[in-house]
Amino acid sequence: MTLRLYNTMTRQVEDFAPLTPGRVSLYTCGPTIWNYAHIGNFRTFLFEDLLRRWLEASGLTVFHIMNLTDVDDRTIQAAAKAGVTLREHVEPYAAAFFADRDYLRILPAHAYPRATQFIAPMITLVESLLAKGIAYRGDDGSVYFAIARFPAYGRLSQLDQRELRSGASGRVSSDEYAKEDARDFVLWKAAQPDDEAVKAAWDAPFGRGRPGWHLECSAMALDLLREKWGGDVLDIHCGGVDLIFPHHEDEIAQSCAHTGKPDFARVWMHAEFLNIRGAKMSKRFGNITTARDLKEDGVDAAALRLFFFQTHYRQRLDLNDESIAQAVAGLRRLGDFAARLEAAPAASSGAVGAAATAELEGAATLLREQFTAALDDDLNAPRAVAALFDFVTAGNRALDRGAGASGPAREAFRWAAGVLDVLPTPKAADAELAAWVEERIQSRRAARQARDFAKADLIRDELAARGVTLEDGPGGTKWRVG
RNA sequence: GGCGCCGUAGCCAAGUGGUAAGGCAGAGGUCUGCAAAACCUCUAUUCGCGAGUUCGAUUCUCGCCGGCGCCUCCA
Repeated sequence: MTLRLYNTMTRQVEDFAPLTPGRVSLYTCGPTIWNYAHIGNFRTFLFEDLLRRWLEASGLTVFHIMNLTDVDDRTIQAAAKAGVTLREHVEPYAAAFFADRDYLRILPAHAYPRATQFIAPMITLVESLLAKGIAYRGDDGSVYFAIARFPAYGRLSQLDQRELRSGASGRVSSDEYAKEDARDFVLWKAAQPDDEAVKAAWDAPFGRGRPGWHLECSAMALDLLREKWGGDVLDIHCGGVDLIFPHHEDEIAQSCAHTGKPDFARVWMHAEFLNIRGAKMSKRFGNITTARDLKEDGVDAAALRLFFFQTHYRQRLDLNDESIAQAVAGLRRLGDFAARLEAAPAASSGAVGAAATAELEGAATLLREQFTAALDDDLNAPRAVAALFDFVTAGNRALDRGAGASGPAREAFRWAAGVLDVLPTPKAADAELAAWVEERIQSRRAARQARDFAKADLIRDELAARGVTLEDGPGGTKWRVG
């Protein structure tokens, strides 16, 4: 079985083979740091995190780039409104993004290029397109990409099969007189007073201005890829489904017109949207939930990862209190088992124990097979999670029968749980609480030994009132919060 | 108007032309002083509705009903 991925370009699941055997260039469109990224943004980033991890788990060397858009209409407007420079406005949100990323256990990309740090390559790209006659300067001083001069335009979003209704989304209101064709998109925007005010304007041979949104991804991806591996075609390019058109379509147009290659990326992957309480999450609707909101609510990031991975990335899903609660409950089962497996003796005793150990190792083999098959199949994380839970059930059964938690069993579970990274976050120790609980447990043990169960139960109720649950086992009494 | 997606048990959610994974919740049982956790058993003769293709459809086709996405700077 080899890795197969759904390619938006062909609308099919295809065998994945990197351009150069053994290594993969992965470009993922990152956040616009004009504000806090919301949990919907992070659904996409989490999908990309899993993709990255699975490529690496498959033995590939991944070069992962994620851009930060630090100059666009929104960042400029927000900075102007606040009366600060673009840089000043954006910096805290960049830091917040990295903090949220770490909370969600998303592996850091190898490069986080920012648009404003790649002005020179962007200017070079625009000049190249002007020289080829594919871009032109409009009456307003901006530079536009002439779609009519790039026949392949629309391949990704299958524009040839669509009848575009300009402005149908209700999000466009600008007059288009400066363009030759209403569908042309801007490469370089002539500087406006607000741009100057927030220091978001740069000199260029074709006029002072600032980059259009799509330009940065082409310039940064091509620049970094050339520097790193001398290439100009990405293996995989990802983003949210909303980026298919126009963002990725325009990236392809710019990049391919410039490089002359038929592809900008060989595989295009897009994550579906996350709804929040039944509605699309958007700052326009004021129903934003950020990662930090969930963190403040005490939601374990592992529960969120589990929640997202229990639905396929190309499937829409809804985040609400119920869905989080279900994920939290599932996470507890995984966490309990993980602790049990780690604590169990490595060796078993007797014939029954040996049989149980063999059973556990058989389950471990099955876990590896099913987990691999699931993720190889277009990153079918729900099936991978199911394989993990199947192992939990089989593992608990085997341990009940005295199995030894042998190396292969532990390693298989650590490996699978590690790829998804869905084991509970260790809770920060509350020494004061722990001391009190331990004292109560000692009192209860004394009461139980005296067979004074009324008193023992009273103590348990007392602990329960503070959220502490007890578990009496052969090795003594264990406790947990929640 | 154009392009496209979805509708599977109380909830979430995989899936396949051959008779329904997994999670949460629930019921009974084992274990336990009682619990908790764990384990066992049970919980959709059925996959929005209707018709068609087929030996056979949840899975393919058509229609309908119901939700929804995109259509120029939203992940």
